[in-house]
Amino acid sequence: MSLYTISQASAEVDLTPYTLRYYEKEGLLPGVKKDSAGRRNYQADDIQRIGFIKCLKGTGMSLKQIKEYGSLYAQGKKKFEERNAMLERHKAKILLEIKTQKKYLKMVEAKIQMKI
Amino acid sequence: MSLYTISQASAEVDLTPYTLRYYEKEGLLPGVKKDSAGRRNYQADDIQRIGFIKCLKGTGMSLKQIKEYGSLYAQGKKKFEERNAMLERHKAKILLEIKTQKKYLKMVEAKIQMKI
DNA sequence: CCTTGACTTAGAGTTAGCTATAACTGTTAG
DNA sequence: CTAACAGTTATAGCTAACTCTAAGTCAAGG
Repeated sequence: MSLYTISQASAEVDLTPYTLRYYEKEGLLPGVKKDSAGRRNYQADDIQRIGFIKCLKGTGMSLKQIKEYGSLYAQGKKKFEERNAMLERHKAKILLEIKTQKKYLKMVEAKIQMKI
Repeated sequence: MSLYTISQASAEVDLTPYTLRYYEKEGLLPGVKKDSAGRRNYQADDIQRIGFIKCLKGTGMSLKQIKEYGSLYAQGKKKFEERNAMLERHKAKILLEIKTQKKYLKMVEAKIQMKI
């Protein structure tokens, strides 16, 4: 399927229709097509974009920054460097976060081991 | 040093005095001693507890759940099973989170590799 | 034709977790 | 003695990210 209503897209990406409209209103997801009655028609490409938004958000990027990233993306290759630098910084942040999570995991395991 | 004023404790655990008072008010940190003038005197043990609160919070546990955990902890060994089960569930959650972060890391790396 | 149901919009309400303000009190340096 | 300072309380305000409501539109089935 290459066209999705909002409820189909919602099921596909596991976000509520409220959230999808909210993301669009906030400018995270520009250019979603609408049918003659004004209803959203999500395309495969939109589903991909939402997938990446979820990735960025799930790794702690704020909606504001995600919007900025999207804006750089929309400006094509003239903003390539800037956009990639942003992703590189974000990658470093994810690596640090994984490290922190591992440290915390050890702390929890130690607490479990205590048996007191 | 085994006694800390709120600002010293704040510096030690990297949380603002506002946050420390807030945690106490919310019942996450019961039993902090006060001097004759009513000022908080954090002890080494309190600093440890705050450290573990940060661990739980940093791995996505809500303040409400952290409070519950603390309450089980305060009830001693009669609640040991329940408390440990809670930590085991949380450990599973952290493991899953690390897995997810690694998946997202790969997605970001792939996007960087694209060079488009 | 009429109802049903999924959609639309604008805007209000909610929750978590702080963060700041106001008014006050006790300690300490000059 | 007093001014500055670090603390106190109660309560208000803030931000992010939704989440819901109200009022309305449109297409399809009976």
